[in-house]
Amino acid sequence: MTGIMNAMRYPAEDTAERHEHILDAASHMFRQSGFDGVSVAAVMKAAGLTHGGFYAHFESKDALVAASVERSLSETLDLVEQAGEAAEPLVALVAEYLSTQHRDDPASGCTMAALASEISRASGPVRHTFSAQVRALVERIGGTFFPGLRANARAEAIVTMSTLVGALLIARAVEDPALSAEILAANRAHFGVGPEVGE
Amino acid sequence: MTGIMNAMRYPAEDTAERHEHILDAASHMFRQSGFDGVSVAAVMKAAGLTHGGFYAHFESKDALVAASVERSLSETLDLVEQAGEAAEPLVALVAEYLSTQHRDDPASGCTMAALASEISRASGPVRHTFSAQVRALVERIGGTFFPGLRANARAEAIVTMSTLVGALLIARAVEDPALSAEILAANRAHFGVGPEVGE
DNA sequence: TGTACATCAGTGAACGCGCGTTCACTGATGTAC
DNA sequence: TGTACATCAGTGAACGCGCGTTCACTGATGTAC
Repeated sequence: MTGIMNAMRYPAEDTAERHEHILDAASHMFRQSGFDGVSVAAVMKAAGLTHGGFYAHFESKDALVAASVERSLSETLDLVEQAGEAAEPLVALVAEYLSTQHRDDPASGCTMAALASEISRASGPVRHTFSAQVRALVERIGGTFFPGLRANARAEAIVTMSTLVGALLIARAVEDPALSAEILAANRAHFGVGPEVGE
Repeated sequence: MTGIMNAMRYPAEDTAERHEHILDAASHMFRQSGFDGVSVAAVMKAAGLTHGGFYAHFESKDALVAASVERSLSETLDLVEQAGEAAEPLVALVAEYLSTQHRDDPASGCTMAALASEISRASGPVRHTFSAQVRALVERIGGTFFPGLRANARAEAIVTMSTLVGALLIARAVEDPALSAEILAANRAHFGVGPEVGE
């Protein structure tokens, strides 16, 4: 806490910027390759630094994981809010979430789909951060996409979220391109979203 | 192929049994802790052997992973067929799949929920095995649970599978017990399944 | 039936490797006077 | 304004550790005669 404040007091303020670069690189790399698949050295190299300096920015790799999860989930929250401004919010969300682009680019995609199973085995702080963000997401989806049915808005939001995450996850894990496309298409259709344009 | 046959020709036939023990231990341990979270030595120890002997049974750790995925997914297929014999097949499946017991015991549960994100980063053989089993699962769910609507049976099966997997995955990753229970309950209700007995 | 030999699953020490983390250092930044 | 000093992010070698895999061996099992 104060450690970070002190660390930033004397040198130029682009220390904070470098901190952001590390976090940004980590949040993308973790989604791409998993927490175990990315070393501290690899993150630092991607941020243009050497690995030894890492501990001036984060207490441990686990602290970086927790911070990354928080950051990438708040990106997902932004994405949801953005879709909420469309004419048909749910259609906009599903069309974007269950797109080939999202499937093929986990690094800048949804954290739940990319890392949920690893998060369930992660440390307390990581799971705590995840929980808080999921709660925020449920409230946001409920309020934005199902404002009509007050009582069931939360439940609908949870089911929708579950379906989207499961669909993307299985579509990614499957090797056969036809089967993967079928999984995306079936789930899109379930929400009344047609096939992708240009396919 | 013939390597295994030769390996079994001379010594007692409980070599095959030990092979099964290794595979069985691995399939449970991988679901519990992930592929990276379980060492070859740990699997062999659980099977009552020392780690050096591993390579008399499998070509590599990756080969063990592929064999484990195949085995644990065919267990899931069995579970689906079992639910298919109930009076209300879909209700039976959902009640069992989205139970606290299944959530709290990934080691003997569904492979998709436990390992899908790791499988999407795994080797060709592992993903190939996974694809084949998912295809079988879709056909089985479609035929067993949605026999009425011929045309949409596959699509319904895929959406149902996606929802179940996503729900279990998020319920496991979340730290807050109340939120986790809410996720299970909302998804159960979506399929017309009431709260668990004894809760 | 009995003895000499071949097979090979299982043992446990050893290998090279990449990991998270530590540490003595350097050098640019900011402070004191 | 100029000089001496303190701070601390960043460097890169080094640490201990666990991993997947290899290998010389052992000893029980089955074969040959």
